[in-house]
Amino acid sequence: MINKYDPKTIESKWYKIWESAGYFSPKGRGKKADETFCIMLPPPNVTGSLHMGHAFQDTIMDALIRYNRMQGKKTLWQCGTDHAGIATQMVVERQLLEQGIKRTDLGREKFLEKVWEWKEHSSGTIQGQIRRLGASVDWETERFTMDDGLSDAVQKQFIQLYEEGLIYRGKRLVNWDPVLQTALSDLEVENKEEDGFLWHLKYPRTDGKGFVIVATTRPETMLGDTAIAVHPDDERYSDLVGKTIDLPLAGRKIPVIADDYVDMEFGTGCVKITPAHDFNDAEIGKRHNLEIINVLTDDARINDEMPEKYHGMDRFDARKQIVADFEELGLLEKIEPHKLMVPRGDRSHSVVEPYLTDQWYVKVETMAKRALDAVKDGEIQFVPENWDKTYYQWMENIEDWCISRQLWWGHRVPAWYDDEGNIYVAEDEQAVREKYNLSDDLQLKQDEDVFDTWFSSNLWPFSTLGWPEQTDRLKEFYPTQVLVTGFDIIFFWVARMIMAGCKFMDKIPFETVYIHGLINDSHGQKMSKSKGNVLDPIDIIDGIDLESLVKKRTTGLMQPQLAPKIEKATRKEFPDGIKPNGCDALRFTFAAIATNGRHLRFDMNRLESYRNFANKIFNASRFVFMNTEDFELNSDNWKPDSIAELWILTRLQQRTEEFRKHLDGFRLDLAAQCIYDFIWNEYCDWFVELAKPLLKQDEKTKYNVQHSLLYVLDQALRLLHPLMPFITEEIWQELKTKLQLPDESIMISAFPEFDESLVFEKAANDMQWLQSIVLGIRQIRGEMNISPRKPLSIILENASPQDLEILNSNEELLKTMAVLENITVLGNDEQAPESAVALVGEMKINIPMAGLIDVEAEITRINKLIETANKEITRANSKLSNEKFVNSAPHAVVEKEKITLSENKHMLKELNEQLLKLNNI
RNA sequence: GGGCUCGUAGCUCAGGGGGAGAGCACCACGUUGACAUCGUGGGGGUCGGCAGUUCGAUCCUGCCCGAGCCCA
Repeated sequence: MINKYDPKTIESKWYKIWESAGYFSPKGRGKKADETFCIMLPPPNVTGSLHMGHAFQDTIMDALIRYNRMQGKKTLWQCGTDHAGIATQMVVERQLLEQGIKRTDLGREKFLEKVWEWKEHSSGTIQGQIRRLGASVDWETERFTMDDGLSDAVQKQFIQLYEEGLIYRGKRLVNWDPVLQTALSDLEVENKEEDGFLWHLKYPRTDGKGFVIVATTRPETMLGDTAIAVHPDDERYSDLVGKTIDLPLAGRKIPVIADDYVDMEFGTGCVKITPAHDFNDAEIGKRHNLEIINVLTDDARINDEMPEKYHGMDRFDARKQIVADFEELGLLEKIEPHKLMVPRGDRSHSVVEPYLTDQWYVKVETMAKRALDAVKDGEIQFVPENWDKTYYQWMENIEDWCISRQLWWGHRVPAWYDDEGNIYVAEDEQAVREKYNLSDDLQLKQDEDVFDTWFSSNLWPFSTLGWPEQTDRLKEFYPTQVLVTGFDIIFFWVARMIMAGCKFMDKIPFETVYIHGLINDSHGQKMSKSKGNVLDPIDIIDGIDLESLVKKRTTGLMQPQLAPKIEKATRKEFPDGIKPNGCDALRFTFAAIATNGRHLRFDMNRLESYRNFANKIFNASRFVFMNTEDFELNSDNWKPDSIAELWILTRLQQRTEEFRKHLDGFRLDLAAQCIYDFIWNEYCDWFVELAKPLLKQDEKTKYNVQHSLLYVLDQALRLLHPLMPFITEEIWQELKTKLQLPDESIMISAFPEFDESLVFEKAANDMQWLQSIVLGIRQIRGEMNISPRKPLSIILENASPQDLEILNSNEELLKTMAVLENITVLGNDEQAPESAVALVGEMKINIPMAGLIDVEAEITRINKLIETANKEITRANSKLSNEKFVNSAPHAVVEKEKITLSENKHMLKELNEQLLKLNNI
């Protein structure tokens, strides 16, 4: 073992060893060999590299996977990547644009070649990162959503749903992204409140009796108005319904209709209806059989059907022009500032237009019902469970899903059209001709569009296992056990996987959905390139100098003007860059911050404390190995009997039980805290310290303690392994030799189980007593500024026979822990000299003051203790004097109060006596 | 408008009907000894506010204030 903790040295070698030994592929061992455990990695997008959120999520999954694998279950972590249609196409288009090349210059085929090249590059980066994170995924079965098999699955899904009448093609309003020029599903549109205006426009009545005034946030759409609507109960306009209006600029007459959708209170109570450009208006249009007039082109310019003046004008220019024209005609009533909800595409951030196009839709109602029941009936459980309400709310109001996208990168819609527009659906053109009995000379053209990415990733839990083939893997691992994901994709992905699983597999895809929070920076800000606060998990592992970090954060910005601000903030937050922390520290930090909260802050201070933890483990292990060089295993000789050993073994059992409970409940934060406390505050602070004197005792004790040191370390490392795989393996390999352990690697060793036979209640209690004495003495040292190294003499007063018994068998331990040179017991008639005093139960520990202790300081200290005791007495007294409390509180609680009271009374008495003595000096 | 989450020490967060916790930060003392990436001790909180339920509320319920998210 190297003699200084260096994560780089440790972490560089183990992953390769594990991988080549085949530990990542599913193999059961022992009594749980027939049980399977499977997690599907949410496939990262091939848009670049993994960010902190991925690293966090991978840590959680790897912890669960390693924990279950160590239990002997046949464990599969299925990995792979997602083609991420729009996102990836955008990345590649942007790169080409930097060379001055447009997608359309290349043509579909050439462009797709470029995207495939990029895909190879990106998935290579991602694979490297996953390895660096120590994630034990099964590489042998890695998949990509556009692999042949997975593409077959998508086709199968489409064809089956089409044949069952659950997919239809329809001309409907969709969310149209005019920059990307594709349809988007509802989920890909973000509605945000923005500042805008409300334009009040005057439309002349055809009968010449004045005007009606309509208020609109999008004046340019007036060219497509096909009605004016008022509320049927609105008396102001009752004479108008059924008459017509002269629509300005367009030169058309449009009817006035009555519809109770109209809000009488809003604006003038008159609403312009534009069925081609507003979802609500489209509904009204349907009800009243209104004409639908589209005013826009695919790129959101005014189309050629409109008055010539506006042809080709961008929608926002047209808005200005139309307002100006109204003003010129004297038809502009007023303009008011107005806050409105603006829909923007989640990728391009351009304003989305409701736009009339032909698209493919999935009728989701029946599938949604089934998926809803799966959660309501408890077949699938959300953790934390509150998330089921979010799921219900969306599922109960679900709308049909628009699955076609006007992109090139993705699964092409397997539909063909003839010249008359008939639709044929099958795997390929040949299959179409056979299936529909078409003659070879009939011209067929395949649909140009591709599917929404989620229309393939919804199949991920079974397509990766071989579906539509009925493979053994599918039978073995479906349904999977846990899905680990963020709350931001419950609708996009989780809900759709449940629908698809129930539909195509007739079984739920996973039993538990563990929803974790999202990783923010230390100020609680979302990490994003444009904010310049992103951290690369690999930089945290390897470290990065300040200049490189600044460069990384400020290059390739969408808004280069932000660079100076980002640079300044980065230099302030990381004046020395980031030092190498290692993967183990990063993973442990992720585990420790994985609380039930929604927003998790990644804090470098926290990281540092866990790197120190790794260092602590390393050094404690060094101590163990340095002191077990002469150790030769003979299990028959191991009969631990010191209270130190019996205590640590007992604590180990309790911690094991606790740790497992936390992991079983997906509380990685509590699990991390639990093992941290055990290793640092119990094993290192107490057991290793107690072992020091014991190792100097007789050979038998020495052997026992050596064995106990090794055994408890072995068990602790196994507990910790799912969170810190590298350092635990490194140290464990040495333990393996010492303890002659049969397993080749800690990652396939048995996970610790609670063992009743290693629980020693009495020793644990005795140990507590010993600890109280040590702490009492340390307290006096600390407050009296007596050096921790200075050996003290103590005199025990009022010691009971039991006290003396424990004392006799542990005198050396006590002397070492409290740094004592002498322990004497006060006889019955003797008087203790002037002393500082600590109380442990009935027993009084006197530290003679001669030359050591400042009387004034001791008086202050005693007074403080008296104050505390008094407070406790008052509190306990008031409770116990309350009859209702004594009668209705549980017996144990009342007893506890009584004990508290008598203990504190005793303490108070002793302290007062002590105070008296001190005052008399 | 509907749904959800949060408010606990200077900071970040656990906890949970009966003694207020951790890490970091802070103060004091300490370095031949596994570890100064450390050890020992200490200070610090009317658990957002008000009311209710209860023998007892930081915890349960209601209302209010403040922060945030999702849906319409």
